[in-house]
Order: sequence, then C-alpha cells, then structure tokens
Amino acid sequence: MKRITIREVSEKAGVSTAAVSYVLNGRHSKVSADTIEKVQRAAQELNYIPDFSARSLANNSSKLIGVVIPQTEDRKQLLLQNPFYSELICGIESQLRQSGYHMILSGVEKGEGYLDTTMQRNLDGAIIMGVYQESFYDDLKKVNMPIVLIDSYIYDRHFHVVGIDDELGGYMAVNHLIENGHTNIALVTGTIRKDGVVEKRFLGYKRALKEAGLFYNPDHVFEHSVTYEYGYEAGKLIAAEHPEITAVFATSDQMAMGVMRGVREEGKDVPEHISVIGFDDISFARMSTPPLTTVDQDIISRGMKAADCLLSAIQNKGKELPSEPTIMPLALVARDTVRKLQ
Amino acid sequence: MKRITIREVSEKAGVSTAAVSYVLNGRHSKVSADTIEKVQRAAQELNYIPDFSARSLANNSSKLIGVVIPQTEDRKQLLLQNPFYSELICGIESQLRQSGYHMILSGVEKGEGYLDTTMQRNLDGAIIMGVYQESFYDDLKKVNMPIVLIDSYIYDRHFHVVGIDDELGGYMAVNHLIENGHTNIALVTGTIRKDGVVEKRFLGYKRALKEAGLFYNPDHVFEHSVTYEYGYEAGKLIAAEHPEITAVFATSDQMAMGVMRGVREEGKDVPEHISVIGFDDISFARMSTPPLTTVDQDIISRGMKAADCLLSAIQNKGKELPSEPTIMPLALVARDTVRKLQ
DNA sequence: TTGTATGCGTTATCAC
DNA sequence: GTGATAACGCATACAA
Repeated sequence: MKRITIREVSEKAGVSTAAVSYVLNGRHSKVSADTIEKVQRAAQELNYIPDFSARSLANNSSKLIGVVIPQTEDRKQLLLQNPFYSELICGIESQLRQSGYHMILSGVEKGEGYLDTTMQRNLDGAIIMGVYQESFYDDLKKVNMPIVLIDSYIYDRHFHVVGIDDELGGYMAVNHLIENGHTNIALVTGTIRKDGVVEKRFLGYKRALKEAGLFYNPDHVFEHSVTYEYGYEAGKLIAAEHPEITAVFATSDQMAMGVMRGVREEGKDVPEHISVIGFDDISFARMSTPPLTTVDQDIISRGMKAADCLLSAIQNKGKELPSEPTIMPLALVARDTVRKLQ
Repeated sequence: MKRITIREVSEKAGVSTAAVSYVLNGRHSKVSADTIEKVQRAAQELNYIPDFSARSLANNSSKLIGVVIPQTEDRKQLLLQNPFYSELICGIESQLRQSGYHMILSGVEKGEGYLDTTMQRNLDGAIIMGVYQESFYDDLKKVNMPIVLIDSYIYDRHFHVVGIDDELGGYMAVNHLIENGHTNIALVTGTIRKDGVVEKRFLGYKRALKEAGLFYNPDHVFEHSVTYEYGYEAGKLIAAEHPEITAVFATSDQMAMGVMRGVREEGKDVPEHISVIGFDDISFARMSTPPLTTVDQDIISRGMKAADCLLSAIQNKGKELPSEPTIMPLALVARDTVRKLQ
C-alpha cells in the first residue's frame, strides 16, 4: 500500500505543504478558513495518514510510551502471568490509545538498562512497574522525560508515583481478621525489602496487632517469594505445625490461594479451621474456592491513573508537576474465606 | 540527555558518516579494518545510540511489531485479564526483544481499523490474536507486511497461522472423560461460530462421542459467552436440573472454574458428583480447587513460535513462506477434577 | 495568510 | 575504500 505524503495532499489541495501541516496540527490561526476546508477534504479523499517516524524526527516527540514490567528470574519472560500486571496494562493501554499514544511493552535486560530503548525510540515518557536496582533509576534520571512509577516508594523529584497506602492496606486486612475474633494471625509474604510495598504491608500488620493489644510473634511471619508455590508451602506448615494460628494474611492473592491449598492438603479447611485474607483483588480472587476475602485495589483504575499522570506531565513539559505521590483508594472485600470466631 | 548523532561519531573517528553507517550495520566489505576499528571505538566512547525514527524514515523499516489483542465489549479495555492472552504476550515479547524488535501492544477500535496504526508506525509486521470482522482482515491484506494470526482458521496466503488442532483437543478432552467411564457429558462453551476455535472443539466433542458409540444430545450443550460467569450459570443448571450428567467439558479453563463453582453451589461436588475438564491450561488451572484437569496447549511456546514465524517472514521478505499453518502440540494434563466412574 | 527552504538522523547513491 | 550528498516525510522559521 503506497504511502500518501503531505506533499501529495498539498498538491491536491493546491496549497503548500506548510499549510497542510498547519491545518493538520490545528494551527488554525495561521491559515484561512478556505484553506482549512480544502486541505481537510484533500486529506480525507487521499486517506492521508501521517508518518510518525518523520514526525518524531522533526518534533522530537514520538507519541510512544515505554511500559516496563518485571521479568521472571529464570527465563527472560515478562511477569505478565501475574494478573496484577496484566490488569495494570489494561488500564494504561486504554488511556494511552484514547489520547493517540502507543505503548511499547517490554521487560528490561539485566545488564543493558533501559536507556538504549529510551533513546532509540525517542520515548515521550515511561511507566515503570516493580522495583529494580539503583542503577536502573539512575539511568532513568538521565533521560529527560516524564516517568511514572508504580509499586515503588522511591520519592524523587524525577519521578511521579501512583501508589496505594500499603501500610493501611495491611492494617485493614489484619484488622478485619481481628474484628472477626482472630488473635493468632500469621503473615505470609514475599521478601520484605526496605522501602518495598511488602514492608509497608508488614508494618500495617504489626500496627493492627499492636492497636488490638496483641503480641507480635516473629515465628508467625512466613517470608519468601511472592508465588502460589510458596503460599502452598506456608499453608502446609501453618496447618501442620501451628495449631494456634487461626488466620493468615497473605500479601498477595496468589499467595493466599496457595495458602488455602496447603491448608487443605493438611486436612484442614478454609475458613472452618483457618481464615485467609489476600491482597490486590485480582480477577481470579472471586473465582477461587471459596471466593477469597481480600483487600481490593482497583488495579485497572490505577493503571489508568498512571497513564493520565504521565500524559499530563508530558503536556505540561517544563512546568513541575506536584511531586506528591497519587494515592489510590483501598477497599476491603469480604467474601468467604474469613470466619467469625465463636 | 543529549543525543549523540552519527555525525559526531564520524568526526571523532575522523571518517565520513557513511563509513560509520557501514560499520555499524555490518557492511564490513565496504570498509577497511582500520576504519572499523576507529569507528567502533568512537561509537563506544561516545556511547552512541542510533535513532530508530531516523532509521525508519530512511529504511522504511521500524523494528516495530504490532501486537493486537481483543478488547472487552463494554469498556474499551484489552482482554488481558484473560491469562491466555497474557501468556501469549509473554512468549511473543521475549522472542521479539531478543531479536532487537519492540512490540506495540494495543487493542483495535471498532470503527477505525488497524490500518492507521500500521501506517503511522511503519510496522514491520503484526501478530493478531482473536477473531475479528471481515473488513479488518481486508485492511490487513492491503498493507504489505507479514502477519501472523493466532486463534484463527482463516487460511489465506496473506497470513501465517500459528494454531493448535482444536478439534483434536476437544476430542482428547471428551475421550479422557469417556475413558473414565462417563457417558453423559455436557459441553459448556462460548458461542459456536463458523470456523472459530470453539466450533472445532465442539466437533471434537461430537467425534469422541460418536466413536464411543454414545448419543449426541443437543440438550447437553450449554453455549453462551467465554466467561467465568457463564460457566457458573451452566454449572448450576447442570447440577440442579440434569442429574444424568456426570461430566462436563468446558472449552476454556475459566469457564471450567465457573462450572465448578456453580456445581458446588447446588450442593454437589467436583469430582465426586460431577467431573470437569477444561481447555488451555492457563497458569491458574493448577491453582484451582481442586486442581483442574485440562487440555494443555503450551501457550507461551505458542507465543514464541508466532514471533519466530513473523521474524523469519520479515527476514525472508519477498520469498514466500510455506502457507501451511504451524500446529502446536497438545497434551492432556490429568489433575483432580475427573473421577473414574465405578 | 501563504509558500519556500531547511533541519531532524540515517541510509543509499554516487562519484572519487 | 571513501566521502559528499540526496533522499525519507514532516514541521517550522522566515521571507514574501
């Protein structure tokens, strides 16, 4: 299919290429109504489609947004199997497309850094999910483009952050358990890194305990990787060797599902013997057996919000945007995995 | 961060920009070893990163691949919540990135068509998942680029198809049920469209029945949308009003999970009262309760294969590639939702 | 208001 | 082998 250029449009309309460019870019103040009319018709009839590569070259603006998501450790694959990221992407893409932007979705090579892609593609901005090593962020600061971070507690004037109050979320979850009469509550979680989201949730766990006058028992935190498999291990352990535990807060829904499986494998039931609450409210949470009680963060909205933030940062190029993080709301969704004691 | 251009590299190396271009593009036959050395060092020291927009303009090749995935009907969001697509994307992205390509992931507006994006971005190729209306494919044929279809039975010389033998898959599933002594087997499925994947699976269902000398009963096919929710409805219906049915084949894992839920809601159990088998083996299949027996199509491999096909088609520009579809293998994964009768 | 001419960074076509 | 230089398609400063 042959490419229609701006020149052909200009010839058909009987005006200059400059005029065409003005009209098509909405610089209506620079052209007469008559020209606008002619150009628009010509463009229409020829079915003119601008070439973004050329535009990018002339403008230094590509209408391209980089979206980075973590990869699995072993194989070099995106962590997209985690519905949390999928749903985030849904939200992001929908907003971007409606604004005429496109999304380049990719993981990031361990050695290389993301700088290459950024420079090669003249990205207008980027949304980074997950947590990476320091050097990655240093790279990011060098390129002069708006960047939105998701799931990060790195507060730096170079970045906008769209987050949730993870500490509160942890608190809400554990408090719900406490309100239902539980006093021996385990925490099943991924590695607790300084300033990571799980650390905050962990802090919320401790605060809820403390406020209720309950004793924090380090033996009741099961910490490893954020996977269904580890949840399963932890669930078995809890059911088999910790008869005192009546409830567990898992810091992700997938882990919660693993816990339920593990508990069951040891001949106990959820929620009869052990109550479980998760975090995120991924779409599968409601499909689990029994349907999982969890802390809902409206993931898709969060993705949309991140995109919105980025777009407005791009538009306000130059003007500093407020550097306070955007905090999305949380809600406790009570389904069937928490039992009221007594 | 300032952009280093090819000109600066050429100056530093003391050669022409043409020489730099030759070296960097591996046209080593056109330059002396000495120049190669100098250019490489200069590029290294300056940390030169080529601009793909410029390259795209000069070459008419963008190193950009369009990946299209269906959207939800209601809101304009990607169907990425469906792990089937997520996993496909994982496979695709990993292969593309390793070959120096990037992926533009997007849905497609109902009215617009995909032509715009294609032309705007000078896409080198595209991978299309799902099924669309005729006009969409007509558009696709107009642009002269390699295209790979996933989940489609459109055999046209313009497209490569990376598929599975859906008929066989359906057959395998139902046959497994029959081997376990079931004779009244329901089918729970999305809308059966002519030449769609579910139609093939439906055909496999019927063939298995027939070969086993069983009677095909239209009342035992529950056909609506490919959702957890519909699976749930169907499951309830089956458990409540069809005591003769002892097993169901759901044409997607998500539907199967819904069926299980529905069955349970009516006071029956899986697999004690009703056996269930799914299709796809999404990552959540093993996490369901009980773990779901299903027909596994290695989704990630399929994504990788699709990317490989596309890349080799791009490289062989001009030469026709074999137009027979690539068929990926299937495997029955027996977990805990099918009970042996008697 | 309109058109001309130039630059954006690369590659490719030539002469040398 | 090597190096000017003209495309590629678009936007824009400047001249008209």
